[in-house]
Formats: sequence, C-alpha cells, structure tokens
Amino acid sequence: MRSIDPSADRSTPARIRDAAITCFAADGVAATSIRAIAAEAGVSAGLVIHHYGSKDQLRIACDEYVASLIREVKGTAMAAGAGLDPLAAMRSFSGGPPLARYLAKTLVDGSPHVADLVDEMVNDAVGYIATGVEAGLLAPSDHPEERASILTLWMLGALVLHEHLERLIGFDITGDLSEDPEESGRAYFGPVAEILGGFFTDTTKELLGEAFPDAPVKTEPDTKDTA
Amino acid sequence: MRSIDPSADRSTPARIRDAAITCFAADGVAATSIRAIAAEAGVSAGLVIHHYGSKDQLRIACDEYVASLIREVKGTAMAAGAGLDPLAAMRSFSGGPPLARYLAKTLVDGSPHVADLVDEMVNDAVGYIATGVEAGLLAPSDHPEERASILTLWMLGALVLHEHLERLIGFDITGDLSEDPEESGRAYFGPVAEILGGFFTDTTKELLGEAFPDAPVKTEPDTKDTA
DNA sequence: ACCAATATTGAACAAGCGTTTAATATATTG
DNA sequence: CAATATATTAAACGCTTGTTCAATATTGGT
Repeated sequence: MRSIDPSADRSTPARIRDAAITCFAADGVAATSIRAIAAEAGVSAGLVIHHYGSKDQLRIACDEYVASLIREVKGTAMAAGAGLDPLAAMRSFSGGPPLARYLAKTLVDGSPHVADLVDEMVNDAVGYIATGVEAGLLAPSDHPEERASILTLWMLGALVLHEHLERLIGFDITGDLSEDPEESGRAYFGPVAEILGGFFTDTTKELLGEAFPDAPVKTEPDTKDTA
Repeated sequence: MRSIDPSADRSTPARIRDAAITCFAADGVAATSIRAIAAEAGVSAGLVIHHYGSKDQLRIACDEYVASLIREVKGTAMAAGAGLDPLAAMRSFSGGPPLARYLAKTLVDGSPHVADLVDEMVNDAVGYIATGVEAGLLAPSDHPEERASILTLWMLGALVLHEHLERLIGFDITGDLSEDPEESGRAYFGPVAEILGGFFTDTTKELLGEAFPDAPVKTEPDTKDTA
C-alpha cells in the first residue's frame, strides 16, 4: 500500500525526526519537550539539538518531512481514485509516523509549511472536482475555488475535531480504515454522502437564492491559478 | 443585540476571568502564562491564584462561563431564526469576550465542558433540522443524529481552521458580521448553501448507493434496513 | 596506527513557569 | 474604634524548559 519505505532511513537524525513527529502527533508541539522526544528516540536531549539546532528547526523539519510524505502517498492514492477525500491518502499510510494525527495537531498553530500543504490540497480538490463536473458526476459551480476550499476545510476540520467525531458517532477518522473498508467508516461517510447529495430541498434553495441573490465573486487571495 | 450585560459584572474575579478568556482566545491555553493574564487584568499573578486556586481551575471557570454565555446568547438568536449555523449566535455577541476565538482554540484540547457544549449544539441541530424536515425545507435522513453531528462538526471545524479559511477565501468566520450582513460572509455562505443544495449529481448518487449499500443515500424513496 | 571530524552524553545554565508565602493594604463588622 | 477577615502585592521557591558546554566515545580517511 506504500510506495516508499521509511524503514530504509534509520539514521539517528531520521529516528529523532520520527520520534518528534510521534510526540507532536500525540501531545501537540507546545506540550512536547525536547527531553520527551529524546527519550522516545532513545538518545540524549543534547543530541537532538546537535542534529537540528533548536526545537523550532526540528518542528520545521517535521513539517517538511510530513508534507513530503503526504505528497508522495497522494500520488499513489490518486491512481486508486480517492479524489475528494484529502485524508484518504494518509489513512492508507500505516506503519510510518502518524501523519493524520500530526496534521490534526499542527493544522491549528499556523505553520507556513502546513498552510502550503492545505493550499495544495485545495488545488488538488479544484482539479478533482473539475474532472467530476466534466464527467457529469458533480454539480457545476460559479465559484469552484471557494467550493473546493470549503469542502477541503470541512474534511480537515473533521480531522482536527476527530475526538468529538469519535465521541459523537464512534468513528476514528485518524485510523487506518483499509483493514475494514466496508464497515468502519460507514457511520461517517454514509451521512457525508447523504449531505453532499442534497441537504436543502428545492423550496429552501429558492429561499436561499433570495437571501444570497448574487453569487460571491471575490478573487482577492493568492494561492490559486487553476484552470 | 445582546440580552445580557457583562459590563455590569466588573468585580476583580470577573475581570481576571475575562482577561484569561481574551488571552486563551488569542494564544491558546498552554501558551498563556498566569503572569500574562494578570498583566491583562491589571493585577498581580498571585491574585489570580488567590481567586481561582490554579491555572487549571481558572481554565475550567472560563470554560463554564463561555458555555453559559453561549447558551444565553443562543436563546436570543434562536428567535431570530438562525438555526443551522451554531456560530451565528456568538458572532452577534460583540463587545464581550471573544467567544468564537476562544472556542476555536479550546475545541481541540479536550475539555469536558467544551465537549458538553458541542453535544448541546449537536442536539440543537438535531431539533432544528427535524423542524426543517417537517416543514419540507430539508431532506429527511435515516440517520439524523449522525447527519446533525457531521454538519455541526463541519461548521465548528471551519471555525477552528478560521486562519486557513481567511487565507483561502478572505472571510474571517470569527468576526462579527452583523455590521455588514450582505457582503462579508458571502464568499463563505454562498458556496456553503450551494454545496448543501446538492454537490453530487444523480449519477453519483447511484454510484454511491452501490458503494455504500446500507448507507442512507436518498436516490429513491426505497428505505432499506440498516445493519 | 594516527589524526581529525563527527557522534553522543551528562551536567550545567538562564529563563520562564505555576505556585507558595509573608507582609501590607483595604474593607467589614461588632 | 478595634478586631477580624479579605484583597492584594512583591518576592521567593521548586520545577521544567530550551539550550550550551566540556568531555568522551566513535567513526572515517590516509
């Protein structure tokens, strides 16, 4: 299921980096100490600084490595046809560092590398959705970028709030669901498909059409140059 | 726009509590020191402890107070008809502590009081949606609780990821949009309404019906039993 | 085998943290 | 007014943090 083999890179810096990702994913960046990372990697605290300079630089290295892993796995999952769900790729990535939980913790504390990753996911979604629209599978939109942004952020928001999601409907969105694909995610993906299939009735749409008479054309931000 | 008047409660504990909410909302609970809260409130650090015992108890007091504020404001906003959006209530609450940003920071670090608040929002949404279904405005569902949970978490997820949302489509979901109701939220609520109006086409719904046979995808009034 | 470079450690450091304590100001009350 | 309780402060304590440093082990090239 994976095209890359992280176990081939077992150098000490790599072990420290993976230990940091594991700790950050479990407790968050701020609540993780360098000594905890060192203990997880089986080295001393000084060695962590020796290899990465500072906690901040280590965190940046983790961001970049996680982003590169997700980009790699994304390519293999795209062939499998999992287009709309930006988490499908990393969920199938078992055995390596916990990518989904790392993202769940770091999406909220404003790293530019994570922001770049989100922008890429949005751009990917724009492309996937455009393909789906051309194929007649998805409804067209006057504002495809905004629609793709909102859908992507909803999916990532469910990841960030995975504890609430699990408490409410008993589904762990950060887990690997490739082992039980027919059962584990049904309580989530079923209603998701239902909502996206049409939550409002035609009556409501008419009312909404009056409430939002003209569509929102707001081409102010960057990060978008899709066709 | 507000039915309560927090400025009437200007005792020292209340000032400290509001200062803590402001700091927590700005930087998060872990990154906020007691000394920073004391400075914001214009008192000494020891006084914060004297009135609240510990940082943890102060945080609990903030959780409970924010929850009570949201519950109060919710009642007034329900009359205004803003049912589906669980954030509509607190956005109209300007002048007091930053409720939306406080929630955005605390939704992710597992407070039981915040979890209770989320559960209440989901229950509210279940009621609102049921009313909308009976009125013919919303599509019925075989799993109304799951659907309401997912919709609520999507809205709260967009709140938690408000920095990404603002970067992507230029809309600050934590701000007060009652001042410019016709313009400010259009880039967000327009596409949201569009998505909820129907993102999948009928062709996709049939395909989804095969992928999730037991899932509640409403392509035809054929209601199957669930496992 | 030797030397230089690197890897690694454990101790130490300064800063910041939450909290405690003793002292002082202020208010309350009989 | 005196006595007591509360409010408030500044300083200090113990702890953890990220980081530095000197010393030691280990490696690699010639």
